[in-house]
Amino acid sequence: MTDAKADLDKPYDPREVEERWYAFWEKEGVFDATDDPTDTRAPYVIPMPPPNVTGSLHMGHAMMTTLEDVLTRWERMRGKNALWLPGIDHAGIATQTVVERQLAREGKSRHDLGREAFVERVWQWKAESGGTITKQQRVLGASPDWKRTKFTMDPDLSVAVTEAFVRLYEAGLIYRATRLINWCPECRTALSDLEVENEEGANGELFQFAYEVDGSPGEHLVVATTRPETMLGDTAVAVHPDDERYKHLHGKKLVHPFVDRKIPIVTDAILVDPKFGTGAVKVTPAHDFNDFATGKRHGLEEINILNLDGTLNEAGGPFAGLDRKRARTAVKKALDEKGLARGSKPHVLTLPKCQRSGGVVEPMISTQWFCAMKDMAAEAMKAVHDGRTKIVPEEWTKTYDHFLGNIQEWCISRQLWWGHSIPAWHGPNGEIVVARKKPEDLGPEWVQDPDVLDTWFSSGLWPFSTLGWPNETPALKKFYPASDLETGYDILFFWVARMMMFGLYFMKDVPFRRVLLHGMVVDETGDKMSKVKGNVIDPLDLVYGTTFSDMVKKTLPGAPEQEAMAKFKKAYPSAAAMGSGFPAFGADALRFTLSTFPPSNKRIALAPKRIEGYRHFANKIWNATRLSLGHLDGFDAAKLTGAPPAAKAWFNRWILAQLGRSIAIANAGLEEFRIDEAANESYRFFWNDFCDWYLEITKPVLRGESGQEEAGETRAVLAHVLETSLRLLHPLMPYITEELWQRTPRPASRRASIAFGPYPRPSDGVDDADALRDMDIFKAVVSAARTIRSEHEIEPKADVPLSLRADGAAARALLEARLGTIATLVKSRAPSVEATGGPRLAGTTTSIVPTAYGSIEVHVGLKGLVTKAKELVRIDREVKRIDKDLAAIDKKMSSKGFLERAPKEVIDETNALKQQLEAARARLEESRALAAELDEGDGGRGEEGRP
RNA sequence: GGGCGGGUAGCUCAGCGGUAGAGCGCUGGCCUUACAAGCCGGAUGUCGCAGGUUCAAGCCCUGUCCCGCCCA
Repeated sequence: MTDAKADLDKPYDPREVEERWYAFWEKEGVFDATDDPTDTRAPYVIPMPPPNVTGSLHMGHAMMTTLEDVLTRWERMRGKNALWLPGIDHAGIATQTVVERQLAREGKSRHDLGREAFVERVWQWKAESGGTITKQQRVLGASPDWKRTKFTMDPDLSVAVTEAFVRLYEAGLIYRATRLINWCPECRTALSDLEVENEEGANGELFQFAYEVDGSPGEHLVVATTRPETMLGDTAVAVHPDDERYKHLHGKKLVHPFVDRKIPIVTDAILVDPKFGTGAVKVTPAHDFNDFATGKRHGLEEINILNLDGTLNEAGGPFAGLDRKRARTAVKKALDEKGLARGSKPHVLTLPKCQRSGGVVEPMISTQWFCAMKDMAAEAMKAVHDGRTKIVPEEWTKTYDHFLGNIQEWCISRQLWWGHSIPAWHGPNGEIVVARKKPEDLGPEWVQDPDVLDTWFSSGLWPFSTLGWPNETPALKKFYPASDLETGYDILFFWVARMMMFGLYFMKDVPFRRVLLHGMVVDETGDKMSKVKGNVIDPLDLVYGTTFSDMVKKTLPGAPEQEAMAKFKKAYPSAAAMGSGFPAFGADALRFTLSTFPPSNKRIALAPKRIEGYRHFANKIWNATRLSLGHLDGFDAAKLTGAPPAAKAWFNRWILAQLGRSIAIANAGLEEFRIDEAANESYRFFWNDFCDWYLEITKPVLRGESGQEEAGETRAVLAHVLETSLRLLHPLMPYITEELWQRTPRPASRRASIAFGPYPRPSDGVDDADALRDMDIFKAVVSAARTIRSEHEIEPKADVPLSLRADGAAARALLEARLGTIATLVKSRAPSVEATGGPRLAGTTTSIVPTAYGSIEVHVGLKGLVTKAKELVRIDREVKRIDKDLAAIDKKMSSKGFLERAPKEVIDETNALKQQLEAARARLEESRALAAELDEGDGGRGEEGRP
């Protein structure tokens, strides 16, 4: 350790430091978990939510990566066999779309290539540009066991998917059925309920038209609809059975104006709200969920009018071939021409949209594969209720229950080419065989089902398929169930619930002990980040820095820069004040920032200014370490054992006590997924306790001003506290702590990287409540004196007379012991400690510090340093403040019942406080008189000015 | 329509039964050889509104108004 300080640049540069350590960690095997059955360490497992193969890192990923890495590093340092299992999701629709778009640029479609070649092409794309996220996660310092990275389309995972499908089929839980499903005409595939997003508040119109009553020309029944084109599939009109207006029509039929069909009038009390519209409802069983149910009740015909691409099919009669939008216009026009249109009015409706393409989803009758969920859902609910899995924060349990309690059958087939094939073969006569592979006795006329499975089907198997299931591997034995599953609350249904169901079904045990849910990262004003809003921030731009000009080109490509800039700055007011761009905040600062929000916040508003603050913190750590290492130059690390060094000096006792307390708080926070509490306490400890007080107090000590013995003790304590602090911060800020720790004296037992730990335990400090209490008193006295200095605008370099007075001998002894330090921090050449009650000389101002030992009076001689007017202003302000507090106390004490019913300690506290305040007030009043003499003998600040 | 959050200092957020906190911003003073990305001070809140429970209420209960999200 030869002059380590000289190696450290004065300002901290995250770019320079952060690029240095990742390869080191990988080389040292820091991230590796072992499935060796003889390893006795307790495992800690988090399956990483696999990001989409098409994705690139966004703030949500950064959040997830940070929180999971903090937990993993912490548990690893605590000595667990930590496995953070990384992976990538094949993301069926998204990936297929990406590659199709690529083909389109070459003027081709996937059909030109054919299925096999297309899938080949997707694999090729994946090899070239898939999974960029994993590289970006490395930048953030993520420490998963990369060697175990899984891709949901890997052959072994495909085996798991097939196995799961076959077992569920054999159990009768997967079946094929013809149902009304959600169809996305743009993606040309079926969707599950969850993949449909209902967009509320869309502006549409309610269009009315008339059907002519069969057999009575000129008589009409008027219906209303927001989707006029669906009338081509109408097979009934329903009215409320009790609606007097239509009673005469019961049992009659209507004439369809465009196709050769008679439509029955049915009565239905469930579908029809007589007060809405005309009270007559057109029924289109093949294209509306409510109508479908109505059709079943009345045995109505289901007529599909749509092709898979959303154009009208031959059932659309004269409108066949038109797309939905054109058909709508055309139908309205045609109705108008026939004199059947009855006008329209604006109407706010909810539009079902495809989560992926954003296209309007059409309910359509279709034959698909379904998975029965009810029983599995009940099991999954039970597992949370009986505590086998704990959801954190607990409030989400209700949402989880509500979803599982109302769960619908899951449509699992998708009409895509990219995904897991369905292990079913269709025979020439409509027979179906489901098997792990095509049975040999099936001839070539048997063809495999062309559909693939919903991506979430494979994701649902993730906690065990990644460990080798269905094989009984050592990894599966060791790492299932996982400890924690950490993710954004937005995929509680999509993913978490499904893993719970599948885990319980296939593994007969919950997939994880805890579900940890974090909120959504939004912009500084609370809006969701989105391309249209131009408020997306790329986490790497925060890490590496960027100009706003460059950044805005990415967020709103194609838009005029000014406009994009305006949007961006509106979304991030604190960035707008930062000039022309972000500096490189570094991964550590970004991680720390994300760690300081309670994960339970539903919305996590990212303020760039806050990240800047934590970059400053990194700089603080850097410089405090520089200073410390300077003090420790030549220090013999062999003196360090890891245990807190014996300490006699009050400041050493205090910092060790405070260290222990802070460590306890940090661990408690990490324990219960309150990473913010761990982060805030570590920050507070390092900056406010260690830097602001300890390092300042020990400067003269380490210069040897109080003897070699105390200097030696202090160096040992400093070394211990520094090394421990770095370990305390490591899970949150892995890079800077590694960089500095490598230069810090440390016990011989430590391993090659700080990442191996151990994580600090409270016993790395010392349980010493007296030391903490006494420090509070010391700080209060110093602050009181400093405040007087500052308020009177005393020259910073000027020396002031200082007298500390206390009643008790204990208080005086405490002050005596610290007098040298007080002298330095307050800048008082020869302070004194005295009993209270002595005469107070002219030109003195006083502050009263209430303490556990009784009040301590802090007298600062001001004669010649300050004016009478200023002192009187100060006294007035103080008195006012005290009077306010006294009034509150009086009110409390005079309120009926307080003395009888409040606990004794509360009453005692209140009494003591009241006495102290009254004493302080009396002192201030005295000072008023003394202040009268302040202006006399101007300039002279000799002995006569001292108290 | 049902459910879940949130409304605390100018801003972003802690606190959830005993005299209102942090960071940033604001402000006064310091380039004190670790750090000006810093140091020492200071100001700032009828804790959304209205009731209630309690000796005592941002904190518990009821109602109410806004904002957000989820489900139907």
